[in-house]
Amino acid sequence: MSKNLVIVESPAKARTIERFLGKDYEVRSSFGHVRDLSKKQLGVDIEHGFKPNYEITPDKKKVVTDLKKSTKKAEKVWLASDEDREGEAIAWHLIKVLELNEERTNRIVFHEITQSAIEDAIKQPRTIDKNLVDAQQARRILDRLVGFELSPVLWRKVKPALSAGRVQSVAVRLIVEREKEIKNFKPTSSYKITALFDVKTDKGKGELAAELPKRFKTKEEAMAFLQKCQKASFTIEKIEKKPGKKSPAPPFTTSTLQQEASRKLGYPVSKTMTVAQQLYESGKITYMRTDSVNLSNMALANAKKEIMKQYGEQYSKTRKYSTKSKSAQEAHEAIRPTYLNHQTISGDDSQKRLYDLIWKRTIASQMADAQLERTNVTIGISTTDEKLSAKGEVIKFDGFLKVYMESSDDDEQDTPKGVLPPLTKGQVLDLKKMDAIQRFSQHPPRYTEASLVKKLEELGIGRPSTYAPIISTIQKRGYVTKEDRDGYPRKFEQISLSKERNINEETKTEKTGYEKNKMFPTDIGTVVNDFLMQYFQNIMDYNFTARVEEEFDEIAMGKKKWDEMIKEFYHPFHERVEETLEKSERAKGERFLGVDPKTGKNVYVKIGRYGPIAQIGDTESEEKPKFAGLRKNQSIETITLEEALELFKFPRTIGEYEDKELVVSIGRFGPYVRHDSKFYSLKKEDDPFTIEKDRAIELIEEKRERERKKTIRDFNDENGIKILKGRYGPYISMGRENYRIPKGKEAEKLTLEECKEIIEKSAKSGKGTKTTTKTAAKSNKSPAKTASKTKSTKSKTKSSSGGKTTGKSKTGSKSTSRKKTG
DNA sequence: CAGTGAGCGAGCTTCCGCTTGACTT
Repeated sequence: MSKNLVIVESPAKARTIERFLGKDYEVRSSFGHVRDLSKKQLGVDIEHGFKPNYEITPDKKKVVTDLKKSTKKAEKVWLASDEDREGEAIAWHLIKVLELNEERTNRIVFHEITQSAIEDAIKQPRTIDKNLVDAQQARRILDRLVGFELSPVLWRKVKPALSAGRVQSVAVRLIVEREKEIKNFKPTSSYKITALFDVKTDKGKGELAAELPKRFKTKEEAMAFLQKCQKASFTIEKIEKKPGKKSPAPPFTTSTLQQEASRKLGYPVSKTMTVAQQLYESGKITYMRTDSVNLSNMALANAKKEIMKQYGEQYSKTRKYSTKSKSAQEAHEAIRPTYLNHQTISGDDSQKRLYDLIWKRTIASQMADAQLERTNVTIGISTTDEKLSAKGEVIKFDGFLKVYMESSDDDEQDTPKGVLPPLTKGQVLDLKKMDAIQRFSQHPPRYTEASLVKKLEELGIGRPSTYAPIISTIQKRGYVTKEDRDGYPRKFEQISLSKERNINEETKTEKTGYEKNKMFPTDIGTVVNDFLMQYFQNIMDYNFTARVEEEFDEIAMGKKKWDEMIKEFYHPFHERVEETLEKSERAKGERFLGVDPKTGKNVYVKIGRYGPIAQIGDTESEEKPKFAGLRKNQSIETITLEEALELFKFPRTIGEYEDKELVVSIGRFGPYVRHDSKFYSLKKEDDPFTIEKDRAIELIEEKRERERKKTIRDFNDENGIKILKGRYGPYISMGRENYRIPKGKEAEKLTLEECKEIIEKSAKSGKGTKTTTKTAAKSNKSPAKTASKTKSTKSKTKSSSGGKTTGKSKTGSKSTSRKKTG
């Protein structure tokens, strides 16, 4: 039995630390926070000083019971969560939940996961920093108030089940505003002059590329310049050589790892984090959720050793990086390999590639600068004062570039500067070709997942542990989508001056506007953003988080009381919520497209209850208007009248098969064929406007074949009980519900009776694998359920559900118990 | 997974940050 119980946040960390501490110490983990504001209600008692109502998080119940058992056995409990706001709060919640006695409880923090650092920490126990805890409570409560008061406003004023929050709403704003900038962007064009010269060298022939630093606004000016050059001679006037250097980037943080993995490996943010988690859990890298660029002394020493061994002393340069952001807590190290002498690892391909990236970045950060020599050549033109310029770059010493070079987000790189041929001052050059090419200015780039994370980090919004979830939330809510866009052709002018000094004009075509994995706002995203911008500008302010962070810091320093800070924020905010509910119009993002030539009725597009729709006719008129949902790639902002009218051509009957009609239409999940009240999705290559009977039958038969392959046994039972083959092995299906087969039973040998029994049992226990689809909500016009009016509403819901929950399980209800996981 | 969209109006939805498995069909 251990005398001491140490509690940390992560089980992987617990394993490591246990090795250092020896048998007198048992190390367990809390798996992050164990307690949070009540999930169902507001969880904050506004009338009584914003008193928080904490509950043990459902999936932490077992953790808490286990920890409690361990504390009973231990003489001393050491709370070793991270040394930041959240970590301090975790420790405090643990004291409360585990009912720890202060006298035998110590709060400690590790600055490094090494034997000596841990022993040092044990020697310096302290008590809980309640001010820091209060700063966390203020953060938590503010976020809850904002999220749970703002979201219901959207349910009533835009669409049900939407959400808003301090972080996500600003993330969406960035994307919506960028899209608006792009939409309003008017590209301007100018003419860029490039020249290519033949140069004789010892080895034979070389080339020199040069360009005119200045650009011409018009074709006429460009033409005039080329005409001047027709009879010109070109002479080297100046050769300047300057030394230069490049320095390595600091080691990875969560956000820079996400960016580089996106640029270099093409990983979405979520994949980077999943793979990093795997590497962390198998002990190959340090903790992957960090904003610190700090490396431990041990890591610095090991990096040096590795660099000396592999590349030699001149490549080594020990560098201490410090985190710029003022909220830097240095609770963790940067993300680095645990063992820097392991250049490669075992694992799957993704793990190997991500590890390789981390290893290179870490090692490079401890390597010498690259030494360069930059050459600038000025070329005079005999017929004008304008000068051409050629640039070259030679690496004199590669330094860290031997291992790693950070990528950049810019699509368009400057023309690569290479080695120049040997040149001398006064040398006359032989023109091979000169071009004046029309170039267009670029709109600001759309965000990728990773560049959005970068921007959020710059604004101080979100934390390393939340970057990936933010990206997924705003996509799940339908505010933004990650998409590819095909480019479109664009014409440009080119004037060329040939070796023979003839001028030739051409109009050429290039592809532009191509996008890969970029973030686009949806119609819902735009409408919600505009609504929030109109009524809740303070929350949407890019500096809102920074401002409240300052106040949290004051609370942490004991200069301010947390409840006072919340009070000052809440009352004006709440008033605004009330006012908005009362006075604002429903935000539909409606756009009038024109008049339907067939019926003479007005055609609109707007946000309906289930998303963007087109509408023919007015709601006020006696005759009911007709509605049709927009296609996935269409948007309210860009759809034309003609495209909208096309949508009303469905449903289309295209023939009969097995005496049943074949009907083509477009539903929530895209175009489909309906036959015998079954649905068959159209493939990407099928066009719902033109698809014919034969192809539809093909699709039906394909699906039937798939179904047959999936079926292990079909009892032809009246309830439709079948045994099917799934991704996770065989299972029983009845109607729309699925049931797992208990262990030890063989799927092929199950009888109908046995299946019914399994279904029966599963229904009784209430959990298991039963899944049901909820029928869509019928309307959004629920009575006001926002915090203000809630007193009555809330107490009602409380009592009604309270009666049912006395038995402590919500299983009794046969209703739709849809399990919500991850 | 599935065909809606106004209107009766019950009872749903929602936040951010800290952590992993259990679960999926």
